Amino acid sequence: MDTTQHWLDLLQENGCRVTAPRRVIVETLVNSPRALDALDLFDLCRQAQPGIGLVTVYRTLEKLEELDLIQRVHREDGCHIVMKAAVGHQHYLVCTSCGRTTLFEGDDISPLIRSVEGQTGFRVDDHWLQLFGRCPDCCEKADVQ
Amino acid sequence: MDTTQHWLDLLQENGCRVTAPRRVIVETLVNSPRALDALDLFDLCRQAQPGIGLVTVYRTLEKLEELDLIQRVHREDGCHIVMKAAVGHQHYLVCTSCGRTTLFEGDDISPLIRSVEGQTGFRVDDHWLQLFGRCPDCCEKADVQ
DNA sequence: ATGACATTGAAAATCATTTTCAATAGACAG
DNA sequence: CTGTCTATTGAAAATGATTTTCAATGTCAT
Repeated sequence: MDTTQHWLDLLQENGCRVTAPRRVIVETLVNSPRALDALDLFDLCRQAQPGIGLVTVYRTLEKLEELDLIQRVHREDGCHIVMKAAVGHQHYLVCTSCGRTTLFEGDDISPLIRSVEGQTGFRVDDHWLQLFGRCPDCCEKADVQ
Repeated sequence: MDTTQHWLDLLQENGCRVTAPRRVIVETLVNSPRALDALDLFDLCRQAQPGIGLVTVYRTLEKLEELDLIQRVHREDGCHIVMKAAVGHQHYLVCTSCGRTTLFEGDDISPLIRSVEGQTGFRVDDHWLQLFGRCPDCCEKADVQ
């Protein structure tokens, strides 16, 4: 199935119009192997469609975040970058060297959650798990040097 | 042991001077039951020392973050709030209603990490885990209504 | 094709954070 | 305790990211 088209359909179902700039933005996000910030995305989109405005990028990101199609990714210096949203027990694994970001199928951490609920009296309803490291390519480069 | 004094000592050991504004900022952070952003912290500090400047708050936060005494906490809308740093296998548990933030002793997730390394070829060297929910007080309030 | 209205890009406005700067105050040597 | 060196201070200005405003344009249901 075509994820780009799926996202555009979802936008349309939620009262948005499908425009050329949005097509480019969605396609770029869907195909990116790493998390991007607004400016990264803007630069990439400009290659496909030079006239596009940074404002449109911000506005589209806002819509996609509302629909839970994209999600922020955390880094040491903040979390202004976004990526295709994780679903179910998926979580992000981020290469701290090149930024490549992949999703991995994580454990079910509900036993941990139940234990924390018991310890603290909190009622836990969401969690955030992310791993950082070096991707195979960056490991190799580091070993060669 | 007095955590505030410990933090001030660490600042001093790292070439910083211990000043009245810093004392107030450190004390406020150490004693806060919830994560704070720069402005929250500024407002709290002003109650103890009206003349304090927002710039000083930013500068002190920078130093404390360098020394790993404080750490950013993630929320849906970003991660501009900070809290006493987690150590070892500790992680944050954040009340989404009142903001109260506590540390819990988490599982050792190294089995998961090793499994992910096997699946992906990444070399994982850091992780980030956070739980969100409602603290006992906020659960109670919700139940009463 | 038409009309209603969401969307666009440019410019201006806003907001958080950082830099600049002259005055002040902490730490240390004597 | 005094003086010196230099880190730190708060105010103002500068920066950088994000949001708002606005008139023109493009999308889509009819």
